[in-house]
Amino acid sequence: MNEALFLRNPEGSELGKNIIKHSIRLIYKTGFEAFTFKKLAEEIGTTEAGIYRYFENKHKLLVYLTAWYWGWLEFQIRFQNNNLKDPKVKLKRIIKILATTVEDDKETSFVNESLLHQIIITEGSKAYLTKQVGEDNQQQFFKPYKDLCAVIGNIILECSPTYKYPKSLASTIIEISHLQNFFMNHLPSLTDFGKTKDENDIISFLNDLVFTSLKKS
Amino acid sequence: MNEALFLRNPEGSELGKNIIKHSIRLIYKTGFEAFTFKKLAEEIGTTEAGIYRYFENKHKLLVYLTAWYWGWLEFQIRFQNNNLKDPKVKLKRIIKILATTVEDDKETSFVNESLLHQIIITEGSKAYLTKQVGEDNQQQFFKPYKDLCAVIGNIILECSPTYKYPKSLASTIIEISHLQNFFMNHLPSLTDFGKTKDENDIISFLNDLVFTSLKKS
DNA sequence: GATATATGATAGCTTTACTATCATAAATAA
DNA sequence: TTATTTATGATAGTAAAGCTATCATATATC
Repeated sequence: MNEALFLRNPEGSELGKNIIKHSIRLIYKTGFEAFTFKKLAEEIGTTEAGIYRYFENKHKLLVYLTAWYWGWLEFQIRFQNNNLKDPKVKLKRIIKILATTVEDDKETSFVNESLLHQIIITEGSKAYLTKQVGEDNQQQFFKPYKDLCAVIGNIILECSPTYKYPKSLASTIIEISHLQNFFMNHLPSLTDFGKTKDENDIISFLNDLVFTSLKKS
Repeated sequence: MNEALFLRNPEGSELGKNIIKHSIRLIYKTGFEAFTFKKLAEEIGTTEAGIYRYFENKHKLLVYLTAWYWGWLEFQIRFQNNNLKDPKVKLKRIIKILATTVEDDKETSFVNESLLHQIIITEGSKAYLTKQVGEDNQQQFFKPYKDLCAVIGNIILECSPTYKYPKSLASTIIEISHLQNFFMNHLPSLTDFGKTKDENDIISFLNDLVFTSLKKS
């Protein structure tokens, strides 16, 4: 994890892990705009100043959470694609992983991946849709996201070596899987899944979009 | 324009038009997070309380600006597609309009559409990625966006009457045209256009994505 | 036993977000 | 024309958000 994202490593202490754990619950509950370090401190039973010893501000905390998520997801993808040879099967599985509600991973007691996944859907893009995106990017804050994109882009190229837009298609798959999920649940008329509210429909849509594009080229 | 978005109609007075005009400049300059009614008041030469007579808070103002933009864009699309028959040509032109930097429309002196377009790219999704999206949606705040989506969805169906995901593809085209633009300029490794930084590449990518999908079905 | 380190407790400061009141100028209605 | 509504300006004030600083204490480490 990028050291510039925190002042003190939250994984290295009980208080730190509590900050991560409860920030996920609280951001999920209140949304990022209404989330404050004061409320978080009250929930944990510590003080505002205590939180500030770990994170400079709530933006850095959000970037930390998104970076953690993308790192974890890349690991999941590598793990689940471990023994697969066919790049098309791999890509299909990636789409499924991206578009499916995550189950809580008991390995990491202080992170509820299921809630974190929901946060990424609603708040994830706010980590980079800012005026400081340039500086944040220079400090490599978005490296886990870029790495995941590169992994997916390379599998796209394996599927179709002549396809001209592997990176853009990779970032599109990631973003659209989340956006269609958000629309399906909150602005259903922007999707074709408003009636069913079924994640499998999003998977079908993405598979159709991706594999017709790759078949052609 | 939805009356519930404002307390007093900004189009009906000089001060109101100044609020729109300068809020676009200021949000463009500082980003939405750092934008405050106090700074806006100073820029206009009025008082904070003066702004609050028009807009309840900055979230409502952002939603107003996005609604204005989508309404304006739908008009542009209808106008530019006016005499066209072939739905494929129409869809192609829509993609071009969505992905191309807007020129300032001299008809509307108090709105700089070019700056507004940039704001929509960076801040547009923050209008709906909130906890209050349900209530805002009930009040029809996102109707212009949905209407535009429906227009595009119908043209998609004209192109390919059996295609199963016209609405999702429509919202995907809109969102991806903006997102790829943002990535191209700020996180270029997430795209295949980092070197050229050319909007025409985004248009090519979207055309490829859309028309291979529609050709197949 | 001395010392470094993490946390808790408290205080305080600036800015943001908003509300209220009163005076005045301009538009409109009687 | 005068009366009155209406929009704006000027000023004040409050609660919460977003920090920073200081000191005491408990705990680990040397």
